[in-house]
Amino acid sequence: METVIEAAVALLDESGESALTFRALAARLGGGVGSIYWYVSNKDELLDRATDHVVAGILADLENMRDAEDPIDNIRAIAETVFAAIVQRPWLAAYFMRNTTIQSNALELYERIGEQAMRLDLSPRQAFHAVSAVLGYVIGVAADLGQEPPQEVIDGTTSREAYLGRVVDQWRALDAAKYPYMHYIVDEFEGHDDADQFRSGLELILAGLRLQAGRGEDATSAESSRG
Amino acid sequence: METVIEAAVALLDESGESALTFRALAARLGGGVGSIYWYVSNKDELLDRATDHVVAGILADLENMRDAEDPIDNIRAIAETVFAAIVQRPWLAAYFMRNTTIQSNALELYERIGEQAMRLDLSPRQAFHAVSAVLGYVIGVAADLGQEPPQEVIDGTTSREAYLGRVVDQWRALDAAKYPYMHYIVDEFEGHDDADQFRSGLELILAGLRLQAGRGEDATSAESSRG
DNA sequence: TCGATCATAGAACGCCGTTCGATATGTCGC
DNA sequence: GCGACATATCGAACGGCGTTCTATGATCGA
Repeated sequence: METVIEAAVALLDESGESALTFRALAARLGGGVGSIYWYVSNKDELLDRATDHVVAGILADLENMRDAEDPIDNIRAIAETVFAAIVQRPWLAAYFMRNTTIQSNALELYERIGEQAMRLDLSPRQAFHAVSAVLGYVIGVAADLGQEPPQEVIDGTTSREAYLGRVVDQWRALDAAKYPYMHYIVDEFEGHDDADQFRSGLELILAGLRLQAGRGEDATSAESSRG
Repeated sequence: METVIEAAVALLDESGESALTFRALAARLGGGVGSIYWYVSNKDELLDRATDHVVAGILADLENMRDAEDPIDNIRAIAETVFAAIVQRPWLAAYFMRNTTIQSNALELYERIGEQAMRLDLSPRQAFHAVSAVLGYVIGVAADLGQEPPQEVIDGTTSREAYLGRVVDQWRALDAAKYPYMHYIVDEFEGHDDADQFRSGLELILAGLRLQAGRGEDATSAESSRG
């Protein structure tokens, strides 16, 4: 059983999502396709279990992280750990938190972040929303950044740099009057680092969270901070 | 051509992602599978074009929205419009912004948000990161919330409420000492509204953004707001 | 009327997830 | 030692998928 999902994870890591087929997995295990169905009733379940397996690893990493005094520092550290894990295994994002019944470790992760949120004296609703926001952001951005590059990059026809260069050229060719923003940021995009991009957005959320901390429920709705 | 992608969108809207097959699409159009390949070289391209088609509709909606004085109010309004569109069509999230070459309207959407970000006197880097964060969050959360419910809910064996009820029961059964956060928020989860959840997280980002507005580049790194 | 181009159609291919019945491999009560 | 029964393995077969290919209609300027 453990063997099966470890082989599945290995396949996903080595050759991506499309490489995980029952036939390929059976071949790797030196057995028949039918055998896999003894341990797993479904491909969905296989993926859920594979995901939960690596989330367990993430949790173990978090275990070795010692608590900072500031809860927000802790949330930041957890978020960055999760993000790094997804970047390393882009297939994770799509299955993360899809099924908390099977993925018990996902629930554990919620708890870890939530406990830090509670230390900020947030109301239940605020805490719930805060954790959802952080994890939603982490997974969303990671999924976006970790998506499979276009075919031409995969097969080596074009380097990643050349591909990004083409996109940049396309943007620079846009009408500057119609697309002031695109021209404003194109240089930034050209030399951008995915991890920086992620961290900056995370800081926005954390800054918002700090404003909310310990202000009590009714000061919470950001409506009150408008205008 | 237009007919083809409109039929594809209709299929996706009516019966979800798995219902869009070349055979089903051909049947709906009253033709053969081969014909579709005349207009589209690929299923990926079909999905990209379908996505771009509905993003065009979103942009049209934004067109009818009149500008507020506060750029952040505008960003909020755009984000909520996009979110609502994805909730209505869960399949959108997965393909959004996958290919800006074909999806020229996605680029347009970037521009719309970016122009508001520029009005906040952000540096190019800040503006770039802000737009990425907002869209990453919107798509990430929408994808999460919009994911296909489990099979039992789809086929009507279990109602959505009963399913959520079971999850809630599972959470309540957790050891309160080990899972203080889960118990803290379970009531909130039970009666939660997806749109509220989304909005709350968005406000965190917007609050962070407002702090950044007009403070110049070096005040930007949230490092400086730590501790 | 005749090529050339545009457009359609569906059989065929290879791969996929999944099902199923046949078949070993232990592990008991007796 | 032996039948009985759960545990585990296997690969052929099924239906559905994306995609390719070849054959066939339409349309129309020359």
